[in-house]
Amino acid sequence: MEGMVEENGTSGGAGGTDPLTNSNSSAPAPAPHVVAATSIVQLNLPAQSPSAQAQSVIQPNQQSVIQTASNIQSVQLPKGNVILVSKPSSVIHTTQGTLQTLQIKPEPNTVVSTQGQSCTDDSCSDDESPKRKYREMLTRRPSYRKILNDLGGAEIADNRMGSKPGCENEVSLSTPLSFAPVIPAGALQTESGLHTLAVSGAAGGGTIVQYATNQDGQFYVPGPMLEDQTRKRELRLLKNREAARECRRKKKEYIKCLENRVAVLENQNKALIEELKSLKELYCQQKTE
DNA sequence: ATTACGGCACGTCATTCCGG
DNA sequence: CCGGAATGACGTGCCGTAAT
Repeated sequence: MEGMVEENGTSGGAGGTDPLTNSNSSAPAPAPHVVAATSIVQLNLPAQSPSAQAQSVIQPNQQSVIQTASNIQSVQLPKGNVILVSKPSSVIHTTQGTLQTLQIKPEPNTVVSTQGQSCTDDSCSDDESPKRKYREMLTRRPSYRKILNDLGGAEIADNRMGSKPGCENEVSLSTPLSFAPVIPAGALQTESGLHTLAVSGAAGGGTIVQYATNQDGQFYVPGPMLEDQTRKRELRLLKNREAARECRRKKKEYIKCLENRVAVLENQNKALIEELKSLKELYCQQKTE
């Protein structure tokens, strides 16, 4: 088990203003007062726990996930610790005890604040990257689905870009009808004189494109095939377009939930601090008596 | 009025995930 | 293993706002 997570349903009234809107003037700032099911994410950390890397996502209606990097041991926090994560400038802090070194990556502007320790993305991630490396890092942030389904999180640190087997013969075409002036390496010639070319990518896996060459060696696509391929491509694009829309909608919803939860937890934190203060005062009073 | 800038939504591509 | 769905990244256009 890597990164055990426990959720407490502790909604308790909520209310207050969305703290995120303070730092981001363009935030929509919807009334954040209704937060149906809020939770505190608790990590249970063994006393001798070493430093830990964690990716944390708080799911609105589902079990929240803290994912650890593959080569890092699972972490558990003492009961009572609260993990808060907000979107634009994520925060992790504890209400008691000391949260040991915790790294959040690769989200920008992430801050980890424990009592007495803090760490920004500058200090926590080694950004020695040209653009390419940066992109590779960003590219494989775990998807929402992955976050939900994969509590292990072992692949997070994997660098899988460019290691896909069998890519050498694949040719990317911006449209199925534009061909390279030479027969690509992956093209096979069939008995009928048609070349079959596996085209990678294009929103949803490979496509088989068939074409022929005339006596001059020029490429052409036989009429019915061309229509069929065009139709298939258009259908694929249409579906992907709709999928992208839906995906963005889900993402926005998800982010809103995170923001709401942050607001609630910050209020809760404030209340706890107040409570602590008054208890201290009470203690001091009794001590002087 | 014009320009610069930031935010947002969109379409597309590349890649990964997942069910059959 | 394969095909389709999901999603991250990128480029683009539009719109509102502030500065000139």
